[in-house]
Amino acid sequence: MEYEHRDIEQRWQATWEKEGLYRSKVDWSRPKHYALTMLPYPSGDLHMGHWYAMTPSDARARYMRMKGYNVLFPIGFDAFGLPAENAAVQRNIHPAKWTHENIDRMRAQLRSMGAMFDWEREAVSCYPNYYKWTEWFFKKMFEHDIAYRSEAMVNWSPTLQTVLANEQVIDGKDERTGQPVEQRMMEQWFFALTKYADELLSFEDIDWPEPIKTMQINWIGRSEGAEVIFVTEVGDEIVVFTTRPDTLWGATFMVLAPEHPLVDALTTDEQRAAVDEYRKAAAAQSELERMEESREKTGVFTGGYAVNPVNQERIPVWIADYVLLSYGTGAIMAVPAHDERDFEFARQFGLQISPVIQPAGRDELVEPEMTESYVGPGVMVNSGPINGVETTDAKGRANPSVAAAIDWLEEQGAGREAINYRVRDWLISRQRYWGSPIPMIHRSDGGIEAVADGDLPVVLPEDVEFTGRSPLGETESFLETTDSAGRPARRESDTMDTFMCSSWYWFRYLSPDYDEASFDPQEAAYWLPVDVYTGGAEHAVMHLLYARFFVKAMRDMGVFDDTAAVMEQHGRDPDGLFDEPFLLLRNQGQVLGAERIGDTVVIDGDWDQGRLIASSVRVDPEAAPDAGVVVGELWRRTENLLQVKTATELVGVEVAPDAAVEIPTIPGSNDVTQLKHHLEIQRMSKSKGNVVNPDALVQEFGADTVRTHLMFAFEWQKGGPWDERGIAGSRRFIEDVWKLGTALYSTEGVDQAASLALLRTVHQTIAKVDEDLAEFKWNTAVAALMTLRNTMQDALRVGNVSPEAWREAVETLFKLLAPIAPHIAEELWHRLGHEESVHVQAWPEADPEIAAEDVVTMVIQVNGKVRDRLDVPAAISAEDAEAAALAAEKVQSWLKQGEVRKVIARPPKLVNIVVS
RNA sequence: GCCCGGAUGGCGAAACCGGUAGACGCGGCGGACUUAAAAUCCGCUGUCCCCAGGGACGUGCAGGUUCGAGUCCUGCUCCGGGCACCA
Repeated sequence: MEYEHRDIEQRWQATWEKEGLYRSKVDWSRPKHYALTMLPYPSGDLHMGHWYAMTPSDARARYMRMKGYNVLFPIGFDAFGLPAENAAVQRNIHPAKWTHENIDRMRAQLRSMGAMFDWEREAVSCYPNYYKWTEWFFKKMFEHDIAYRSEAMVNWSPTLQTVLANEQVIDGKDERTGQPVEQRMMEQWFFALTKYADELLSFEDIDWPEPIKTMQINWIGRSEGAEVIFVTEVGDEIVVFTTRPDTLWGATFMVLAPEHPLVDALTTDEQRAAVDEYRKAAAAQSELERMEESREKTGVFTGGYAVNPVNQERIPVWIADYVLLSYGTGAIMAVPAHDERDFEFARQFGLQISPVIQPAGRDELVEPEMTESYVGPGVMVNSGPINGVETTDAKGRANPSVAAAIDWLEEQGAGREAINYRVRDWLISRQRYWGSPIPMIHRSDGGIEAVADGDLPVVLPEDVEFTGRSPLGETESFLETTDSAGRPARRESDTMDTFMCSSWYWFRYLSPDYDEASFDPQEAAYWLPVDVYTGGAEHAVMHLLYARFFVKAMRDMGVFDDTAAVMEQHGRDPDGLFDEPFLLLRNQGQVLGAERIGDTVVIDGDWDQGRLIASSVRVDPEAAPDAGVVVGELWRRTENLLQVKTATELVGVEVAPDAAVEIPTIPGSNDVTQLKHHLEIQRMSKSKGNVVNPDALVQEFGADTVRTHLMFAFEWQKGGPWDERGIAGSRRFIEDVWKLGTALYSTEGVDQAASLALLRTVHQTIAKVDEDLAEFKWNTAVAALMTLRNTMQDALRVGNVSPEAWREAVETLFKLLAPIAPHIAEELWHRLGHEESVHVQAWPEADPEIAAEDVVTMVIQVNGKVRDRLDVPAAISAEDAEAAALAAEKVQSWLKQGEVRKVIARPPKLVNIVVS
């Protein structure tokens, strides 16, 4: 009987749908499990990344279901965003139409996965019944002073014609298009994310990957120190944040950001021209240009002075672009003796350097001899009240000198302990069309008010023109409105960052049609919080940070109060359940395209029968075309064979054993194997156009095979380049399962031992697969199933196990395979005569007694080296093991080499005999 | 510069608490079947030495702890990622 994946998969998908197998309902009598996979953006087609992310999530959800949990595994679409608007501009398709068409196509593709999505809970963020609540959340935030409007320096993307959040700008470029952004002063809507900075730093009750936690911690960037007030000679106060208040006595000048508001007042007439010029130059530079510049310090003296509050010294105030307005207070006290940047600046402009730390175990610092700042530990000197206090490498109050300085400053009223964060409030306005409108009204008297609840949602007007700029600001019929008092007013024309929509979508899944609130407390009380969340790590400081912030804000705004009440009715303690959205997070890696171009290599050597025998291989990206016998791109390497693509042909090169290999980026002696790394580095670069289309693979091999292969071929958290040859092995496995499931099993003389041996493997496999699926180790789970396949094939060939044992093996195989390859498991399960779905069966339990080996291979080592192996009973005693080892034939000659000093017996696996 | 993660065959990868390194698969080689090829089946496949029995070496590098180290400790190298004139 042939395995026809197309027929089987389509048939079962239709049946499951018809029977509502994956509908999930609240059932307080059963334990719940909310499994969530990151919702896709409807970009047009499902790609390999979606499959790689979602099919293991689905397998995990199915596994949990078979383990007895009532599982919710929903899906939806993050449907607002720029690509839809770009399509409108480029191809004259309305964003709504483009989006809906893509969603339709992707729904079909998602169904082809055979995932247990509960489609009745689907939520789509661009539907009015969804974004009504996105707007409602904004309004709620506004009422609670979490949303506010403010003028600030923001990132403006000329390419996208909108502002962007800090999280969406990487190295001065927009993270999606890679185009540079500019800094502009603009009035925009913000969410007060920084209010939650400290709480966001704690990951105490959640199980998240270390790298994600670190990224969020880095991004939030908490620094402990003090705020110190300096007074200028014209009487203004300059507030400075410093992590080293202990070095205040060494502060010999101040530096303000060029844009700092006090610069004007400070600047003297003599310096005004120079200051204005510097400020103009700084303003003209983009963030990107500032970063690309060499780190040579530039700056201008304002002519003004301030007083150092600790010693009343008069110190000059400069401006320089190494001080950023966006960090801290935009002003610093400069301590050149103990800060690298300040030191450089002082040397550049001949400013005073006053050491205040006596380095531990070193000579006294003498200013003219210093060639660099001293940042190590020591003892405070020339520092008045804190003289003699020890200073260490510790941060904040943990450093005795810092603690002493803070105490003294607070006593004197010259400063106070302070904490500064790198993270900024979340800028959520976007000057774009295809997003959720901001439900605010600008009154004619200059005030701002929210749209009344009854008028939500503010619906996006459909009949607008797309030119590349947001049409909302030019659509009078949209803008014209009245305020709550009935006076003429204007609507806010900006829309919200689409990350806003995805910051609460898993709540909407609970009740996508619910009309009275953003979610139904009856559903939420049962399902919340999300137990397992899976998706890409690229969202570390965007979606995953925003989502945490959002839930904490929702909690504080009382959004969960009704839910908590329902929980209590059912005897569930709501305490702490609304602090974090996702209890456990796992990230998959990325599947990369296979094709890539390697670096240029220069090869010298001699030709031998059409092949070049290389005497030297050198990696040199800038080599001239005639630099060697062969010069070209490194294309492939297998052992010492290279393929090099020159301008005209693909040349085979054999690298001689004594050939010189030179790879500039890898110092020391190189060899051929290191060229491998070189190829991989190239491969990892984000090159376009190497997309593997999952639809074609599903057509050819079937969803079950694609699912299995994606789970088997990579370490899931790591990912890697796609190798199309490997999938054959997974297909073979699926076909072998088919053959095992459809084979006519006949016995020729049942062998009790063979039956027990088969069942032993079966139960070992249960234990292994169970453990691996629990821990997201798909590849070893599949490997264990393949091992079971091998054992069963042998048993089938010999035909000597009992029909009962065979039946148990086959049924167990199908159940264990069901989460991974749901269609074939279901088909074969039914062919065994079962009426009920395999997916509602109880997960098999491993019987440790059946799984236990009775005979074990015991390793016998002499001085730690394996010298013999013996088959021994698993229950062997230490004495017997030792005796057997000493008597083992192959160890005798080794024992003669000295006296037996010691025998370490670890029965039944190992005995080590120490001889000397 | 600071902070995370990593490095194991030709390739993707396994390895519980320190106890047989390389499970499982891909690829390769040899064989069977076939007119032939594909598919399928069987065997071999870390490197080196050896007629064989067997031996030596081997988890990025250098040390250390231990009867025993891929695993623990110290110091490095390289790769990937995050943050970065961050005060």
